[in-house]
Amino acid sequence: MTVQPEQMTPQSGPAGGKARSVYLSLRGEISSGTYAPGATLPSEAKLAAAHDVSRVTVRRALAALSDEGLVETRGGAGTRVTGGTGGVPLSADIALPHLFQMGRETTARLLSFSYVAPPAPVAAALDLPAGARVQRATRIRLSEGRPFSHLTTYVPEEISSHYDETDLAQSPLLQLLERSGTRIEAAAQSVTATAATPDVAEALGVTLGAPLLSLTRTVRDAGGRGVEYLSALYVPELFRLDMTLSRVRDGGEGHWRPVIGEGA
Amino acid sequence: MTVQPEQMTPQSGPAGGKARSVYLSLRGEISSGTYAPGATLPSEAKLAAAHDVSRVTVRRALAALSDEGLVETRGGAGTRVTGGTGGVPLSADIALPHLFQMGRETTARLLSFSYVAPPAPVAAALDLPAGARVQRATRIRLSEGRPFSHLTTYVPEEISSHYDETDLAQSPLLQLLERSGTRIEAAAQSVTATAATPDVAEALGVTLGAPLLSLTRTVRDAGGRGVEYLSALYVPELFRLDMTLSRVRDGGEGHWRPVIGEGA
DNA sequence: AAAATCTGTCCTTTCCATAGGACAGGTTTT
DNA sequence: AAAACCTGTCCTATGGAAAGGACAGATTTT
Repeated sequence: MTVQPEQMTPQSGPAGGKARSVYLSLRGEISSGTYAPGATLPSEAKLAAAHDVSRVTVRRALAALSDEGLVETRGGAGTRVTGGTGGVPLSADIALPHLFQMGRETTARLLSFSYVAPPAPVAAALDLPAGARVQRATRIRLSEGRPFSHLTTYVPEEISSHYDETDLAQSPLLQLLERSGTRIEAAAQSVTATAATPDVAEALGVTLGAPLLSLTRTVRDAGGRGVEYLSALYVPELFRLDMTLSRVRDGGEGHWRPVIGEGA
Repeated sequence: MTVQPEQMTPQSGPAGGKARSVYLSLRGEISSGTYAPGATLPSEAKLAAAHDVSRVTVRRALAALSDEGLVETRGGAGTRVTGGTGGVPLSADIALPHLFQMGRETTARLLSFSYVAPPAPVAAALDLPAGARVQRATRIRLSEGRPFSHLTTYVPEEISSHYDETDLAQSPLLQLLERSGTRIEAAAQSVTATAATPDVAEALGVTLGAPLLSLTRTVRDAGGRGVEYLSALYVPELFRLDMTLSRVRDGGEGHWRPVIGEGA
């Protein structure tokens, strides 16, 4: 018999209601270090009293945590926090957002590929005239077999004609664009968080409404024309965006300057 | 009678179950531009059929969207997407993450202030010896009266002795540290997403489990010693992290270089 | 004016989350 | 060995979420 590495489901948890409340509360206290690895949680009865819920509800929350491997509960004795928080997430430096050659394998899978009328935000970001069409491709990136990122790219039709579906499944989009003569110059990124919609949740293997790191990027060429609009969603348990800053003293409040080299 | 600006509750929505599914699905299609502002949504019957739920459930989802001001439903006619998505979020450039002088007022409120034993992650990040104590302060930042950020800072006890509780309520922490002689040099940031725990959800006026942008920063002085550990949570509807990048061609895959000046 | 379509409302029924309690059996402490 | 404590399991009862259907009234289209 072969021992399989535990396939952990990130961000499962109860759907809603009090069980979710207790679950989130405990998960927060574990990851913030209030309950250190190895420590024993309060008994189910005490947790029930503390959160003002029934023991059934506490057990649901604990079961969810146990499923994710965050805690280990031994019958008779208490419930203990396991050591590993579940593997170190991929960490992308801000300067190299799409190179993951940190010893870890990432593969891509093309989910959909079509030419459509651009949604309003995309048309606005790329300065597209009314009636223009774009190529839309949705891809999933996997690390160690687990999907950690959901990418949707929009490229104006004229530019996208230099490559096809099979190219896209293999090479990064920017590489394809540069190979076909587009001189990529600048990009504007915006980072936020969003809740997983049903389609994304299914594709990423995540609970409905689970928090995701959201990154939208508009890429422009030397002429200032928009060549790519990217909407990326990352599973936070598996992906971080890192950056190193150095302080600039300028008399007043001071500000930060990003450091270019390797992040960590 | 005075017209009040609509105070919008971000990320309310049904707690769990199918109503939440429909709610998230529609909200995604609205913000992604599939349903443009002014357009009429499919009828409740059609939405029920499309999502394979009952009309009651669809109505729950629509009611939530209507509460947030995303849609407007006129009896007899359909439900239309309203124009304003609800105000432009604060946008912080990565180089100036804590200056929000973009014409908008932000105020702070001190929630808690105490000296505690550092949680394991904090002790590790700041290289604290066992038994060391830190000052922990939790603050809320508000923009236009709405809380948009939840900050918890940890500062080693020796360093924190140069200022007190009232200083903290007024000035940014880094300024206080610099004023007292600490030479701040570098910082490492990590950005992800998290779900709102009960305490944070209440402080920010957000639903339990709502997605939040999470930023953790470790600040070091010239000697490489950790002087501050910051854990910041932002409401995504009210806050974005922006950055401008310029492309560097280096023969191979190419990478990005952050631009220092103003972001947008 | 008539027909089609849509929202607003009310109804009953089913299913699941939760509360609250009881008891067996394992584990730790005394 | 005994006592205290804990988890595992089973029970009943209740409330809310959801399904599914029906009808009134408003709006739009024909």
